[in-house]
Amino acid sequence: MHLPSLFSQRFAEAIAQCSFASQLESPQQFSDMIRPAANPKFGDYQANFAMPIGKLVEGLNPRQVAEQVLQQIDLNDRCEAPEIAGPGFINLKLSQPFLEQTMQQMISDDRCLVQKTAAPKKILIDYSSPNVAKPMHVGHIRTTVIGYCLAQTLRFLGHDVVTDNHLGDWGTQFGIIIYGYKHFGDAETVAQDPVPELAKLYRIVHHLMGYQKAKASLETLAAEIETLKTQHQAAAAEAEVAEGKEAKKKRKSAEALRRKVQATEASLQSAQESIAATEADPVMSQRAEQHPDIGTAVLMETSKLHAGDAKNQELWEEFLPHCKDEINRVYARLNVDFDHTLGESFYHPMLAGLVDDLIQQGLATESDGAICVFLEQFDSPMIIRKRDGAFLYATTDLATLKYRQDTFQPDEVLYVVDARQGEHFQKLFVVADTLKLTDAKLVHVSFGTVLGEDGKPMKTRSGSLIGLESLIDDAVDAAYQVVCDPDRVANFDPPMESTEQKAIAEAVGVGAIKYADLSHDRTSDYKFSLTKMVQLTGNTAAYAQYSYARASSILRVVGVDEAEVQQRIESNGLTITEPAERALAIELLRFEEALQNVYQDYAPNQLVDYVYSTAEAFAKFNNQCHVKNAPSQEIQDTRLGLVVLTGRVLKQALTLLGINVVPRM
RNA sequence: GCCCUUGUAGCUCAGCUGGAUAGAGCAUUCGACUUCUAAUCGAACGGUCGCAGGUUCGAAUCCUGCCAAGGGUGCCA
Repeated sequence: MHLPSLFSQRFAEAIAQCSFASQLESPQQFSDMIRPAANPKFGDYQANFAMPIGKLVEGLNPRQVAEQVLQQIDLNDRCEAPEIAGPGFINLKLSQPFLEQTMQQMISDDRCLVQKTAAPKKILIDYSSPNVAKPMHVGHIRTTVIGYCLAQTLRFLGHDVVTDNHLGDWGTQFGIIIYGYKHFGDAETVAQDPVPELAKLYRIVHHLMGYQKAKASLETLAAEIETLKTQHQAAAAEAEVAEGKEAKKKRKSAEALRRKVQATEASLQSAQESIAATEADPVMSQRAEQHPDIGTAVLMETSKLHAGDAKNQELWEEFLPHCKDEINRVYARLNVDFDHTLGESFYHPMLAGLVDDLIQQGLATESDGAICVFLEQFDSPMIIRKRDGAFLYATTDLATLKYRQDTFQPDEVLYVVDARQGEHFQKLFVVADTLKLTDAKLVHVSFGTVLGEDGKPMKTRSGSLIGLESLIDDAVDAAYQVVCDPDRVANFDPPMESTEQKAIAEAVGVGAIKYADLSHDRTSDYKFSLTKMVQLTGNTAAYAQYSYARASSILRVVGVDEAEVQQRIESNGLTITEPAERALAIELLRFEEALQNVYQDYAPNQLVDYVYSTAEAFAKFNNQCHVKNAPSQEIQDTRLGLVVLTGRVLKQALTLLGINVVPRM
């Protein structure tokens, strides 16, 4: 049930009856201006259209507009008499009978009164898309968690959702593993325990590449620092003598140069540290000596694979399933899945043909040896084939879009990808449009960076990205410490076994990471704080999960089950008496509103906000309305009904967020 | 240089696309437990919404210009 649109329809009809109706170009724009009340004292919803109409229509002030509309409308079946307030707000308060009847309907509906859309769309969602064969890291959280939540939510709203994990299964990382296998690997060990062994080989080669790169960069970095320092001194001197606005500008560019010097010095230092670390390790140091050209050698292995080299192809086919096992383990832990997993390798055979087509159509041209698509709107072209003949991710993305159009005919394609790739997607969408690759609405559902507590992108002390699995382990450990505090656990009857405790810690720990991520507006960066997110007070996963557990617990204590409560409400209805009951009931009716808001902006934080305010309304209800010792059977049944519905709504909402609930905690 | 994003309470963040007195959580202070789980509830404290203009009945939200932080910017993804 979407209450605002319920009112919008009536207001649209009423506005059409008014004397000024013919002067409104798009009346729906006005009738849609229904919002939840800014303040409970104004009622439950407010209509804000009278002010803009009053401005538009000659000879009528907003209050007169509101009066005219109210004369044409009948809302008696839904709310109390509407009131005009302030400059022309129309305040609406849901009526008690309407609330009671609707709650009665709600308990018989397993979708919590969330209607399936009458116009389902085919929506393809591309999310997660990690590079396999590399450990997943903190950077994969957002796309995975946001993408899964959107998929679940849109599907629940009745849309035809197809999810696809566009794996990076064809890139340099396989060159790395193949090189590692050929030089440091052992067939038997790999066969026995492939996943950790391949990860180890990846780390060794990656490390050596880093070392060689660092060594090669020493001289250029030192030279660069000198140049920058000279430039900085010159700029500073110029700033010294310049005047007025010019001086400010010069100072600014001098400051920029100074920072650049600092940054370059920092990279030099980290290069030196990485070299020192390698050379301190006798095994690594020896390997480094024996593989001086490892960087180009790895690229060779990669291009041999792409060119169809039999041995490398065979190794790729052998390794890929193990790499998939590895990421699937993480997905299982995160409770995330996909309909399709069509990686880059799947599209590889289509790339050459695609590029040739574009050249023939005159859309792509050669420039500096590379094949480019030049676009009016952008300074730099989209490069689809490198000088050396290799293809790029832009090429794959075009091929992927074409395939998706041919295979799924989507109405919308959502790319849940990092904001830094914004320009790439802008270009991709323009090219797709000029090529008429698809008529789907293409959306880059972009998101910000996960920062450490220092406000900088999250890294370990050695500068590498933090592994996703260890992050989950830490969260679960932290959750265990708080949730399974012996003093608390001792109070449960029947006693809580260690398996149950571990299950709770897992749900709360994983939930904490997801909830913290989804609670932020996706476009902004956020600071990742494990201590805060596992905390059990305030706006956290645990608070929401705890609310659900409380709801279950009340039913247990009163000694009824859901079916029993549902049956009582179906035959006797409800009788709402307390303000806290009313507030909770209205909150429960807003579920669909929250879900529509998620879809409108692809914004999961709208659902998190809803979960929190529902849990909050439930906590107040718990505080003020005792169920077991309710003053009468009628009131107890009503409260039991609210408890059942709260449990269902919270469970459903958390499920859509990808968060599990537990019956007690 | 050009382009994009961000700037809201001591800290972490919302703010439903222009509406009423800008809201939460954390932190601090005070109050409520013979409890259907106090992992809770109530109250207080806390703001030049980066700055300056503009648009109008009305701006944190829209437009312009500054300031600050971050990111992107032809052969990585």
